[in-house]
Amino acid sequence: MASPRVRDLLEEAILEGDLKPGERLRAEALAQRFGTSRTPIREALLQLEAQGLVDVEPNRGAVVRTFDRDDLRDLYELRALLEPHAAALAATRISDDDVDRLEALCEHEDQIVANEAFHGIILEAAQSPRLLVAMRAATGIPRTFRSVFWHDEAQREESLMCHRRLVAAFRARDPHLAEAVMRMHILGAIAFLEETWPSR
Amino acid sequence: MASPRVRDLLEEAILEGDLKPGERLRAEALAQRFGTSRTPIREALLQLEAQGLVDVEPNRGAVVRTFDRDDLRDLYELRALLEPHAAALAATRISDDDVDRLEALCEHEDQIVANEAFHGIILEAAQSPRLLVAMRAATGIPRTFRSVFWHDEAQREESLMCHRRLVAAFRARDPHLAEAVMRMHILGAIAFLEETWPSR
DNA sequence: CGACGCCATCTTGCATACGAAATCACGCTT
DNA sequence: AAGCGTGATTTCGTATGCAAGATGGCGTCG
Repeated sequence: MASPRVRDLLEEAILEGDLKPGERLRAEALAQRFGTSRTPIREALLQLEAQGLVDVEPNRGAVVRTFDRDDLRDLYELRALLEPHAAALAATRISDDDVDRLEALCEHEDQIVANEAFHGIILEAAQSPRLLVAMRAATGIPRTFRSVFWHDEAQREESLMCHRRLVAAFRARDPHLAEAVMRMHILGAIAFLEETWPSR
Repeated sequence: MASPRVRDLLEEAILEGDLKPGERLRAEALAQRFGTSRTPIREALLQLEAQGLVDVEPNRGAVVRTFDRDDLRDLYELRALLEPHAAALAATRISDDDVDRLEALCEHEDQIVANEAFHGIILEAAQSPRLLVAMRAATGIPRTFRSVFWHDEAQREESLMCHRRLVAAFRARDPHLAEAVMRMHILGAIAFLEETWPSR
């Protein structure tokens, strides 16, 4: 049911910042934009609502979710809870091929893309369908907000270091190490967030 | 958008076991059953998919999710991760009124309803929108599966004890205690699950 | 006897139409 | 001039039609 086409297009448009936070999403306009009718748009919006990317109110329409500092904190705290667990599960279940893939991603030039893929592989490797669904609530965030991290050299280095350490932990099939590294990785991001964006 | 009416009806039908796991959900049939058309049904199904209650495959329709032992374990492990965190957050944010409400629920006669309400209040009190969404991935489960717990006297007592202890922790505004009690509460449920349903 | 392929049927996915609710603008009242 | 009420317009929610894809049964072939 519901071919994922429109959903993915809409998601990309929001993540890419093409549709900005706070912007009202009129079904008719989106339908024209994507060359379809309102029906698939409505279905996509409902799915994205479950993902936390849009707010939808009955009889009033959809709006791109706005992100203030508290929202981001909330979101990253959830990640700090879920992803270390995912890493621990993945450590005992990940395939050698996937570890190779993770290692390769450490050398990838586009760090934003590499980072998304990196965390995605780990999540898949955890083989917990419920965890996968739950994490969707913590991944929906326009790239503009994430790109902050990649402008800071020290942050990039720390991130890369964590990723390499994670690869090592996976090779050693060490769930505790993987969990600890991932926790540091996410909590580090929160700390950086608090520093760069103190309390606006 | 999307009046919640049909969605809630459908959810209830699944939770109540009226629509059984594995059962195919044909849009037309459901539309007749609820006295509406296929459109709201489709939208409800997509929302319930995000909640993990139904499986939906493009062009092939929806099916009530089946739950085997591994699924339940996966689901409860996720709860064991999320709910203690929710309890810790709630401890510092919950209102006195809500604590009173929790205490009253401990005396409620219908323990299944009381239990759902109890955990719901705590989740709300945590005031973390993302956590709320994530938890939806861990609550979708027909009541038949839960009712197992309420047939065991010892389990009922332990559960009630945990709930009372949680109330005390909230009164004392003690996040660590609340978190620990909640963790025990959920992990206890997992252990009970493993005992009663060893490895079928 | 079993497997493959073809055709009839069913079900879904999308487009479109129509009634209902909300929004907006304008003029009126105070 | 500010606030309120009313009508026009916009936007949503639901129903329904139609085409594409999936399902299932039957006959044929190996």
